[in-house]
Amino acid sequence: MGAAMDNVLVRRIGSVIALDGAERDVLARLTAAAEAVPPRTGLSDDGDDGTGPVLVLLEGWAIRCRSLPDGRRQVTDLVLPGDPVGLYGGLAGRPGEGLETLGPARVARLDPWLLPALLHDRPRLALALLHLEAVGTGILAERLFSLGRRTALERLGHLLLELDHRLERVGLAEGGRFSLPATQEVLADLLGLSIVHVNRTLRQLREAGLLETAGSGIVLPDRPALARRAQFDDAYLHPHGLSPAAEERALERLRAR
Amino acid sequence: MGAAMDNVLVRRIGSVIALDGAERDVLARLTAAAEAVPPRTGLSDDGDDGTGPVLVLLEGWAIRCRSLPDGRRQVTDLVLPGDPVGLYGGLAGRPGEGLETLGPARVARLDPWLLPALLHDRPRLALALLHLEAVGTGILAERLFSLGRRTALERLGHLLLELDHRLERVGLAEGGRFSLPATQEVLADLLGLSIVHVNRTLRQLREAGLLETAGSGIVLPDRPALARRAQFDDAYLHPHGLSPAAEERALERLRAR
DNA sequence: CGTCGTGTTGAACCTTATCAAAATATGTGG
DNA sequence: CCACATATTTTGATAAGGTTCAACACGACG
Repeated sequence: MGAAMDNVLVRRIGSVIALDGAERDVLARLTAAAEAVPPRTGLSDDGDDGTGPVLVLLEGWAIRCRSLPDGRRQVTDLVLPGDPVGLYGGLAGRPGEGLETLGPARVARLDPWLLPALLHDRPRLALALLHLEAVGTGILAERLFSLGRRTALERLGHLLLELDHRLERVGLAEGGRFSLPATQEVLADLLGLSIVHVNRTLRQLREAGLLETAGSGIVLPDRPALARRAQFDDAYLHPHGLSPAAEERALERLRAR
Repeated sequence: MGAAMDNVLVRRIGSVIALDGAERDVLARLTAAAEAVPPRTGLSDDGDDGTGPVLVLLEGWAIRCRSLPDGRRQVTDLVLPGDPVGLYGGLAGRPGEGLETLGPARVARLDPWLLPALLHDRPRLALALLHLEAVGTGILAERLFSLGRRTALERLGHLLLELDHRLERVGLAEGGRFSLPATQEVLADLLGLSIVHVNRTLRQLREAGLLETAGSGIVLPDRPALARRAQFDDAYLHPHGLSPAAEERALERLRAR
């Protein structure tokens, strides 16, 4: 059980629903066969039989990105430890979208058809995975908002607060302190800004006393103030959908069949 | 069967997998109880028991959007006829995200727990629905790319071509002609531009001979040229994931349990 | 010790936003 | 069916936020 508690996937899913011992074991076993991945390595184009991989990131960070022939690049998603990637990879491996590690990482490869099987054997876990996927879509939509309607400073502040929340959930951030292993170029491609402007905006945040940096170390000394400045509302990270009552109802329906 | 053929949901899902008669019937029955919705009506905040609605748009257009207290608004998604909305609504009703009809619409309300039940009874339909959801996420990611890295003209051209493709799939566009029942304000909020600039950019497209407009009528006289100008590649709309072979394998696994 | 990736800063430029106002639909009540 | 009010489209002038180009600093690494 100690081992299961240390598993990031267990922590991630455990932040959504309460897990019992058997469920922790299933998750721990799923991610037992982890494999080390070197920095800046692509992970997407190596599906065994064209179905594409389904992965869980256990350590390190990764990005999802698309590029244009003329060099323009957009990072569409940051993948953090404990995040499952491409849950429906086998159903729609998004073409042109690459998955790439930022630093050294550890990854577990899952059966692409895990979800249907899990819905049968462990419906609570399957529902939790669908929940995670829905939260991911919400994060994507919120980033769309940032790129469409927020200023550079708001975008950056919003991102930092989002990361703080997401990392805290898996025990990788505490009191507004965490490590951000991404270059300013990655941040620029994530936020739709130029590298230069990311740099200036970071300085602005520092001068406003809302950010401290030391290498890859990040400190947010006054999160409420930053949230006000960046129009950040964490509601989109904690959807209310999976209430115990609703969950129980869903499971009833499944069993009734 | 004639009735089933006329059903937009049947056409939409039929563009993903080949449907047999029984499956068409199931889909037709699911969307039989349609309800008329007036223009500019919100559809999101009326979940029966907090689980939120799961809808299929049968006629008319709708938008998904989020707003900030200061009035800034971002349209995160355009919902077209045949598109299911909030497939996991019961799992994660994205808070702060409203669904609103543009013109008069017809909508079918579904059981929020349709998906698990369908996975058991009609796994092929369930897989197709998951596929649709994945395509939707791909569209979201592509729009993120637009807002982050494309110019106003590219964004608009890209959107028009995307709509042409999506509408053609359900028989609502032909030869680059379709109806776009959205004001320039909606387009602006969708593309992260100001109304004024949307207007100017539309003029630019018209002057370049890439667009003709007449009221809500849209004509794209030279789609290849527009695609070149807007860096449009339709691959993201036709993911390769659901090959007949992969589908068969998935179904085998489901049955084996 | 030189090279490469990353971070940092300045100055000129440009795309797009904002403000303002007119022209054209669209709708509504009498 | 008209007259009015309202929403939408269109155009001009000005300003801001962000990009681009250029140069330099710094540390890691062979």
